[in-house]
Amino acid sequence: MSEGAKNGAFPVAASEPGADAREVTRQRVVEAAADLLAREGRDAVTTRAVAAAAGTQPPAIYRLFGDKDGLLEAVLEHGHATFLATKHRDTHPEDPVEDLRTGWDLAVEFGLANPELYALMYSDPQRGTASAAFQAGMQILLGRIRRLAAGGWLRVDEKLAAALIHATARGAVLTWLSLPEDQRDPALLTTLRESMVAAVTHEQPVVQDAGLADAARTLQALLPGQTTLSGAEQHLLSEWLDRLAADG
Amino acid sequence: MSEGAKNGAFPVAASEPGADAREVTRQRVVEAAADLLAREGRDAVTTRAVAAAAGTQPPAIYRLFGDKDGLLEAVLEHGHATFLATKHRDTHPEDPVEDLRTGWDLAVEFGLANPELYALMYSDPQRGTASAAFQAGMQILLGRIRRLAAGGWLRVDEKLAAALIHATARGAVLTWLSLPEDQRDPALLTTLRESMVAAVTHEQPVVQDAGLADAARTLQALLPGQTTLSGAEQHLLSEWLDRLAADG
DNA sequence: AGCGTTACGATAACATCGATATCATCAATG
DNA sequence: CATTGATGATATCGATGTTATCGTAACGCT
Repeated sequence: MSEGAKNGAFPVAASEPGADAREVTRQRVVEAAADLLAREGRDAVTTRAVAAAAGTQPPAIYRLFGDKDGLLEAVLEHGHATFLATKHRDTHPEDPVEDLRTGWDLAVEFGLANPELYALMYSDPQRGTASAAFQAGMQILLGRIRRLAAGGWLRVDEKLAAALIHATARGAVLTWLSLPEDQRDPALLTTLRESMVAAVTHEQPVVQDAGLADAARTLQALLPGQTTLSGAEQHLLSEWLDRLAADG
Repeated sequence: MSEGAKNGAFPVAASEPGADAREVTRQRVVEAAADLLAREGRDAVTTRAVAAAAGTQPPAIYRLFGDKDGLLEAVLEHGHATFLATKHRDTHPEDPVEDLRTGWDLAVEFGLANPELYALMYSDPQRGTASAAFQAGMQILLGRIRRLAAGGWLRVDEKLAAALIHATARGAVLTWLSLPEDQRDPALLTTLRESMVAAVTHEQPVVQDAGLADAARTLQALLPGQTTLSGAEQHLLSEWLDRLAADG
C-alpha cells in the first residue's frame, strides 16, 4: 500500500519484470531481517548482517526502504501480516463479547509468539502508533468494539474501550515476557482478559465467592508472627496451606 | 551497598577523601546522564555527551560504571530513589485496599512523570527485572500484597497479584504515553486501577477483623469439603488450627 | 623524605554501525 | 545503437561504544 506511493515518487523505468525483481529482493531482505530478529535479537539486526543474509549489499537496504527504520517497519508489517494470515477472522460473530475475548487472546498470542517483534512495536511509547501494522491491528480492534456497541454491550466510550483493551494486552504480554519461565502463571493472562471484559462490557464477571483457598492464603500471611507452633510444625503447615491455596 | 563490594575487590589506596571524590563525580555523571535522558531522549545519552556534560571524559564512565548499561542502571536507580524520596510510605495503613490503590497510582505517576526513565525500565521485557530499582519497587509491592493477604482481602495468589498489579500499571503507563495528548482520557487510568482492584481483592474480607485466631477458625470451618489433603494430614492440620485459634 | 602503587585527567585509537558516495554493469527505451 | 536509470559492489564518512596509553597527582609504606 505504501509501496505505490514510494514508487510513485520517482519514475519507474522497468515495466513489469523489473518491479517484480525489486519486489522479490525486497521480500528476501525483509525475511532475512525478520529471521535475524527472531533468532539473534534486535541488536543482531544490522544493515550489514541483513544484507549479507539476504545476499545483497547494505546500500540496497537504503534503496529499498530509505532508512533502517523503514526496514524495521517493513519487518513489522510482514510479521503482523503473516500472523494474521494464519488466523481466520470472523466478520459476523454471533457473540460479540466472545469475539472480544478471542481478539484479545489473538493479540496476546501474537506478542508471546513474536517477542522481539512485539517489543519493536510496543516498547517505545512514541513509535508504533504510526506503523502500518499498528494501524491495521487498530482497525480490526475498532471493528470489534463497534459490533459490541451495536449490540448494546459497551460500558464505556469506544475510544476508551480501545485504550483499555490495548493497555491490558500490552501489560499482559510485556509482563509475561519479563517473568522467568518457571514463574509464568497462565492465570495472569486469563485474569487480565476477564478484567478487561468486565471493564469494557456489561457482562457480569463470574465472581467466585470466598472459599477455602482465600482462607488458606490469609492464614499463610499471618503465620510469621505466630509463636504457638514449632518451626517444623509451621513449615509443614505452610506447605499444606500452599497446596490448599493452589487447589482452591 | 554494592559500593563496598566493588572496592573490596581491589585494595583501596585513598582512605576517605578519595572515595568521597569518586562518589561525588559518580553522582555528577549520573545526574548529567539523567538530565540528558529526560531533556533530549534516549539517543542523546552517549558516552561522550554524558562525559562532556559532567565535565569529565568518556573513559571515566567505564571506570565508574564498567559499562554503558551500568551507567543506565545507575541512572535508573537514581531516578527511582529520588522519586520515592518525595513520597512518604505508610507502613501501617488502616485500609490495605486503599493502600493498594495509592501504591498503584504512585507507580503510574512515576511512569508518567519520567517517561524516558520508565521506558528504559519497562519497555524492554528482558531488562529491568535485574535492576536494583525494579527490585526495590517489587519489594514495596510485595509488602502491600502481604498486608492485603493478612487482612483476608486477597482473591488470588500473592505472586499472581503482584503480576496483575504490575501488568496493569505497565499497560496503563505505556498506553497513556503512546496516545496523543489530546486523546488521553484520565478514565483510562482509573478504570484500569479499579479493574485491578476488583481482580486482586474481595469486596469484603474473608476473615473479619483478621487476627491469626480468626483466620484459623475460618479455615477450620471451611476444611470439611476439601479434597486436597489426606485424612491424616487434615486431622493434624485441624489440631494445629485449634491450637492457633486458642492462642490467638 | 623517598618510593611504589593506584586512581584519575586527557588524548588517541579501534571496531562497529548507520548512512552515503562512487563507479561499473546491465536491462530497457526511443 | 545510444541513452537512461536501476542495481551490484566497494570504499568511505561521521558517530558511537570501548579500550589503550600516557602523564600526573595523591596516598600508604619503609
